[in-house]
Amino acid sequence: MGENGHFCSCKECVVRNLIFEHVSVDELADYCSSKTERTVRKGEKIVSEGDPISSFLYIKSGLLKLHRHTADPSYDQIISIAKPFDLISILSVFSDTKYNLSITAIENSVVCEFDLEKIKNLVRTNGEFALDMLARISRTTDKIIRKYNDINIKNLRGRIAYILLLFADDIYQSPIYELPISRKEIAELIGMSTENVIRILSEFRREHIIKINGKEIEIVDKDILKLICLHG
Amino acid sequence: MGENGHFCSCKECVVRNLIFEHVSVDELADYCSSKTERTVRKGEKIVSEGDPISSFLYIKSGLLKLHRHTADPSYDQIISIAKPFDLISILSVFSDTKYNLSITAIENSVVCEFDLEKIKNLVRTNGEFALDMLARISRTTDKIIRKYNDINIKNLRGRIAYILLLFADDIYQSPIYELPISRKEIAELIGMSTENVIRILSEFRREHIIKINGKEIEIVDKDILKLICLHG
DNA sequence: CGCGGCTTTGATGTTCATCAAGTAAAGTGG
DNA sequence: CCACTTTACTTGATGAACATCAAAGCCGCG
Repeated sequence: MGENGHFCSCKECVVRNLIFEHVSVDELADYCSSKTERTVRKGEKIVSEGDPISSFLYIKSGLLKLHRHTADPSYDQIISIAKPFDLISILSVFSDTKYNLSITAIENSVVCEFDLEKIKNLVRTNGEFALDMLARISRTTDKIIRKYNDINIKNLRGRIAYILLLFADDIYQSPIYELPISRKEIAELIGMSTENVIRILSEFRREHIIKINGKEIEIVDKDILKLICLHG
Repeated sequence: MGENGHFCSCKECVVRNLIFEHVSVDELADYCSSKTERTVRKGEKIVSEGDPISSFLYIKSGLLKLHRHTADPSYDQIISIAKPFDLISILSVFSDTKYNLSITAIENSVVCEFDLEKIKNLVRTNGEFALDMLARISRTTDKIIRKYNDINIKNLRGRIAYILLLFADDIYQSPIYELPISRKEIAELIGMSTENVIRILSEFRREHIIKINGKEIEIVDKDILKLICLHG
């Protein structure tokens, strides 16, 4: 795999600064050698519910969705959207041997894969790393729980405003962006029907709050959107 | 505080088997000495949103609710119910300096309090303990997220069935129990109006699925309740 | 070229929240 | 311990918010 620490791009990889802050260069080299990168295309499923957990994953670039499927009324729920440097398997990896959710790319992405046992070993032997990991899982799940709390008290207009602002502020840091997911998936993310997602997006367009061109969204009046999000 | 390991009831305390599995007796004694117990009465608030986090908490006996308040339309949401030996501060303790939720007793309870720095130190120095903690936080949050996913796809009858079964199976392990929370709080836990909680409980009573006597619930026909829970 | 999935809009109906009003229960102060 | 007040519970009636159904246009893809 090339000379140590060169071909292995860990030293340049931002994740190093995030999770390996307290890991020495020596330790790092060892863990790097167990790392593999995987390029996935939009739509590709990385993890299926029930898959055995054998590695520790994070997303280096792109965008993924974490989702769960129910059979009886066949229905998909999107739990959260993962962006670069999120530790995407963190929800299951320390408590289970099988995934209890699926992970699918919603943009072309690069996913890095570490040997899970090596990560666990790092937790065992490096206390600061362990604390970092605890902080990480805590923030990740708090964000998810907060999403549910936020969404629950909003009406449909408020929910759409919420999601439009989420993409603009949290994910793309831009008022103009290409929606990475379908109207149906927006519905699955914030618990409403696909038709009403479309209807309310059209409402916002007619009210000159946003511009829509297929999947391209431009937020024109952010202040009003924030108001709708808060009060709706 | 009495002789070591005697007055300090850690050795008998079930929590020892849960979180201190990998902690040596020597280590234990040290941590025990930093433990204090607090008795709280039903309705008493243990933690308020915004409180600084200074200790690591678990519930020894009783029942608590974790909840979050929104101001604009003044509204409370119950995130989850904690039962004995749950590490109730685990959601915030490793990622924040302030609580982002409130904790209130819904039954007379005993809460144990550890020095947070000592717990963090244990994470630093004891790898197996760190892994245990990661597993613990992961299971706790997974359960909460799953609750939201379960509830979201159910109609109101399904939600009430869900919550009645939760108390029977998960919390009290008995088909007859005293509801620890009000109708309003049930509404806050599963996202519906208080009136409809009452209405559907009455429906179930009229359909001879349950018996109601004030706060006392008896599940008469569990199979039907399960069906309603699944299909509703 | 035709098929299936995604999007859009309108019409319809159901589910649920809200309002109102009354009863029961539980806390409070004299 | 009793009047008083407040909070919890209950039921019915109403209306609004939302899902569902239906139909048609659009786009990409084999």
